[in-house]
Amino acid sequence: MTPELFLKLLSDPTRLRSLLLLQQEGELCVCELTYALGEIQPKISRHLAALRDAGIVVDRREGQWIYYRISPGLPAWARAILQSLVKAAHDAKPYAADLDKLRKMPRRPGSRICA
Amino acid sequence: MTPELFLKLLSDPTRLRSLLLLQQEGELCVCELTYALGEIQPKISRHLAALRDAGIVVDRREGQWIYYRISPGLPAWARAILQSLVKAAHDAKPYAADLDKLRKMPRRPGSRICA
DNA sequence: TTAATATATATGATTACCCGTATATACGTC
DNA sequence: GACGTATATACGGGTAATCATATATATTAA
Repeated sequence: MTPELFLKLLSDPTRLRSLLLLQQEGELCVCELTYALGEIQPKISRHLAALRDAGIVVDRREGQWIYYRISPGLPAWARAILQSLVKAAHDAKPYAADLDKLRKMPRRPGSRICA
Repeated sequence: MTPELFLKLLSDPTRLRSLLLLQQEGELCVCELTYALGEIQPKISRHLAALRDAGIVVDRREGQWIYYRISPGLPAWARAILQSLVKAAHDAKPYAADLDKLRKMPRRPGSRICA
């Protein structure tokens, strides 16, 4: 994981918003991210695939759902950057609203593992 | 300064390398960055202008040289990210080599203000 | 004022990125 | 097997970012 690749991937709003939710919620499936961000499913899947290919997130299948989480192998400097971004996002749109919307999602799939 | 804009600007290698040098050296003129990165001058100027327009760096004229430094008004979370990146860059190419090359630059213009 | 150096910007071309739609795959249920 | 849900990928098309070259501006020195 190079700084260049990491920042390139963080520079897209959809990927950034997704990562910030994952950083705060631990593990989320595609449909949760789709709902929280208000984007169409192929768009979310495409961006998650890019993050997975780069090793920033890992995925796990559970039944028909696929759960994503921040990769446990992510370097310390990258984790630190995500933490800084969580702070920056705490009272900024659209990040705060994303978290709100996620937590109010009806019929959320069950499993929850918080890092 | 939004996280989105900040990351977008950091996502270009030339801007990232420039910012990491500025973060470590305090203040540099265009010709120093041009030399250290081994890039042509218009390319460096163009990217510095983008960083200045976004408020990430500020510039100052001294004679025929224009010195750039990280903006003193940069939010804490953004400064923290730059610090994390300095750590990541310490033993990674091309960042370590950039710093080396800068410090070995002959006939470097005089003024030095370290933050 | 002419020349030299340092920096900035304009221009056109190329490339890279992101998008929505359509479709494919995988799982669960009947 | 057929159907519904969840997710992934393929395909063009449109937009935005980056580039190198050429040129403009500003400063200093002669």
